[in-house]
Amino acid sequence: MSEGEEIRKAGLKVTGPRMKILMLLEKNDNQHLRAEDVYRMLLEAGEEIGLATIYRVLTQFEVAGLVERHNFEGGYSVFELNRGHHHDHIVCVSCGKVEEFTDDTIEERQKAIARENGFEFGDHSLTLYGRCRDKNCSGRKG
Amino acid sequence: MSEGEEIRKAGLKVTGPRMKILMLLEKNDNQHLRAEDVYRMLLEAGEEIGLATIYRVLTQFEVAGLVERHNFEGGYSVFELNRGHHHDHIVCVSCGKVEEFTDDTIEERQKAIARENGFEFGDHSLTLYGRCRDKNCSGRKG
DNA sequence: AAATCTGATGCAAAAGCTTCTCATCTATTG
DNA sequence: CAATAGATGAGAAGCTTTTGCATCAGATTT
Repeated sequence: MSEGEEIRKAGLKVTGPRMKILMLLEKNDNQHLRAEDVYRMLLEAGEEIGLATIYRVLTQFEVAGLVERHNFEGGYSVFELNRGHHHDHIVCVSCGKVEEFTDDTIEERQKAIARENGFEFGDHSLTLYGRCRDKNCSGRKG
Repeated sequence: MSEGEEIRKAGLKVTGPRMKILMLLEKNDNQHLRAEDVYRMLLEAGEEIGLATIYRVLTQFEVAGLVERHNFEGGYSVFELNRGHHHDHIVCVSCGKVEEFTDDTIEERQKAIARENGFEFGDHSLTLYGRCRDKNCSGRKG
């Protein structure tokens, strides 16, 4: 399927910048990229694009459900393609490494806790912070 | 017990600004305050203090284990006094309301998940994002 | 296929949060 | 009470993200 359809379905015009961003995210669907990363990677690939456009498009894609935004520690957002299957994250507070996981027991408890606290279960996400044991821990990126 | 001791134990000089900040946090230990909130509240109380000092001191208190910093959605940090008892948070993505909870089942699963992913359990925290049903939801603050 | 219209882009400026610089000041120690 | 090591405040600067605006490009109609 051509990516343009997903963009069109979101009520957005199928433009060059949007296609480039979506394709880049598809090529890196195992990573969590910052707007700045997307910008740099596209520039390095020889594409011409403005950083403001990246921010605008990523937000539009988020609203459209095409991508997910996460605000881990660090004061910036990271984005990943919405691959349909729900998952949570465990983030290393030292080096920023991100691992994904799902846990049925926790999913159940989440529903109960949300209900008990008067929260609507649906648009939810869970992030666990810890410290990884990687020998090269202390850098950054995920 | 005088609060000064806690500050001294942390290897910091017991100064006016530090006392003021710590006492303010103690008076508002049911809230999650931003640096800006602490600043405004102290100014309104007639105290003279600089915003840079608030940021510095809060970070020092965090390192010393006196306060906890949380990076919920929104792109800024909130702080609360470390009251000793561990708890997690559920945050409304619409209005920013924050509720605290603890769940033994989830605590157990956290340990297992951290272990399975090669993360050290210890310095950890868990944040659940949802949407609350408050009738006056859509404002901000927590 | 040209004209038209609506929306998208890029740049630069600006906003919001946080950190840094540095001169001055103050808590602690001898 | 002098000396010293550390703390403070004000403003500048840094970093991420948003916004204003003139230009440009899809989409639609003729």
